Amino acid sequence: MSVTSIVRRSQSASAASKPMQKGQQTKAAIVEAALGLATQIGLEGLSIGALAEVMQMSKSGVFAHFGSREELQISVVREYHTRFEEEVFYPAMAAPRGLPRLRAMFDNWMKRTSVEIDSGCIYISGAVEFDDRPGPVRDALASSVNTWLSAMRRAVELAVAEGHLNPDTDADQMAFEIHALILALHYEARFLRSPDSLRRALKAFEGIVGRFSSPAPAAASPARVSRARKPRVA
Amino acid sequence: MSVTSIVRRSQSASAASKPMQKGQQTKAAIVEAALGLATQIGLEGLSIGALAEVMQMSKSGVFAHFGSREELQISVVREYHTRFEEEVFYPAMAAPRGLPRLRAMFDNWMKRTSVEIDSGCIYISGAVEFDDRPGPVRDALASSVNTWLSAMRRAVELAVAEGHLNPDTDADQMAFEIHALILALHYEARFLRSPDSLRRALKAFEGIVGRFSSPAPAAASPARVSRARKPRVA
DNA sequence: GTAAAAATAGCACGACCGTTCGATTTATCG
DNA sequence: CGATAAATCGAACGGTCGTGCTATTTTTAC
Repeated sequence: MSVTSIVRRSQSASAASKPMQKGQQTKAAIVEAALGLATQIGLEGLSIGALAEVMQMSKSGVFAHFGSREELQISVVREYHTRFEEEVFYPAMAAPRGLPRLRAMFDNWMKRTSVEIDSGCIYISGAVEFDDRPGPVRDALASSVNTWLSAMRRAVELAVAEGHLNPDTDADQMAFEIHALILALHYEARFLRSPDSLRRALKAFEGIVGRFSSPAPAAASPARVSRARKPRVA
Repeated sequence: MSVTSIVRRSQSASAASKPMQKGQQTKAAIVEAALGLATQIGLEGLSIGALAEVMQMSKSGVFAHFGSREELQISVVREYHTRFEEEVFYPAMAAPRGLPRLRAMFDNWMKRTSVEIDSGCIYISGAVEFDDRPGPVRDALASSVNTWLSAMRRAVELAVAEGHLNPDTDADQMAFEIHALILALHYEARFLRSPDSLRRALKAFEGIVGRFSSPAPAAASPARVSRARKPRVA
C-alpha cells in the first residue's frame, strides 16, 4: 500500500495540475494488458471477460473505464501508436537525415515486426479485421498507419534532397515497396514461420535502395540516363 | 422440381461410380456460400447461424454436413485453393515458360487480389487469424499458401533457365519480394483504399524483374560490375 | 408402390459475449 | 476525523455461438 501511494504521488507530481487518480492508473494498466492481448489474438479477439481475468478484476470494473468495447479498442490503438512512435520513429530521428535515417526507420520497423513474431502487429492484423468494417476503430487504425506511412515518405524525400537517392524518385512508390517488405516479413515470419524472412527483407531493402539510387531509372523506360542534379539542401 | 432432378442426374453421370446425392449438392452450395462469407468477414467470422440464414436452412441442417465448425472452415480453405488454382495458376500455365509465364502468374494473382477489393483473400486474412492458433485449419491454410509460393519459385527458376533472368538469381528471394507486393496491394487497396496501389504494385514488379535480370548484382556490394555470364540454357 | 437410408428441422443446452444497474468498497479532500 | 466522490463489484439480461439430441421430411433403392 505504501508503494502504491508513493507511485501515485510521484506521477501526480509530474502530471502537474491534474492529479493522477487511482482510476487513471488502473486504466493505463488495463490498456497495457489489453494491448498485450490484442497483439496476440487481434483487436476483434479482445474480450472484456478475458481482460478482467488477466487484471484480476470484475468485468464491470474493467468495463467502467471505457464505457464500450469499441472505446477500449480505440484506446489500444492509441497506445500502440504511442509505443510505435517511441520505439520506431523517434529513435530513427537521431540518425542523420537522408539515407541513414531512412535505413534506421526501416531497421526499427523490421525489428518491431520480427521481435513481435509471437505478438503480431495490430496495424497489420487490424487492417484485415477492419478493412470492410467502418467505424471509429477503423478510422483510428487508418489514421495511425497513414501518419507513419507519411513519415516514411518524408524520409524518402529528405534522402532525395540530400542527394542520396535519384532526384526523380517517386516517394510514394518507394514507401509502398518498403511497406510491402514489412508485410511480407510479418507474413512469412509469423505465419509461415520461415526463418529466413528477416534476411530476405533486408536484402530486398538494399535492392530497392539500389534501384532508387542508381542514376538510370530502373523501370520500364531504359532511355534518358539522367544527370544527377545537385542536391538542393533542405 | 424437374430442373433439380435434371441437374442432379447430369452431375451423377459425370461423377461415374459414386452417384451425386442430394446431400453433396447442398454441401457444395453451402461451401460456396461460406466462401463468400469468409472472404468478407474472415474464416473466424464465419458462423453457422449466419450461413444457415443465407442458405435458408436450419442451423443443424447446415451443421450436419460438416460435423464441426472447424471442418467447415477447412472445406472453405480447400474450395478457395481450388478456385485459386483455376483462376490464377492454370491460366498462367498457358503462357510460354520463363518471364512471360511469371508475369502472367503475377498478373492473375494481382487481378484476384484487387478484384477482391471488397471480398478479401483468405490466404491473407487467414494468416492473421491463425498465425498463432495451431490446428488443422492453420495447417490447411499454410499448405495451400506454400503450394502456391512453391509454384512461384519454380516459375522463377524456369525464367532463369530460359535466360530471362540472371543466372545467380535467388528464386526464394524473388518470390519473397513478389509476395510482398501482393500483400501491399491487398493492404493498401483494401484497407487504406488507396486507388494507386495496383499501379504501384505493377511498377514495383517491373523494378524487381529489372533488378534480377540486369547483369550487375544489385545488392549491397557496389563493386565488381560483373561481366554478364552467358545464360546457361535449360 | 413401400421400406430403408439420407437429409433436414426443431429444440435445448452450456458457454461466452457486451452491457446495465444498484450496492459496496475505496480513495480523495476539507 | 467525516463527507463526498470515484472506483469497483456482483448479479442479471438479452444475445449469439457451437453442438448434441430426437423427430420429421425427403430422397434413394428395390
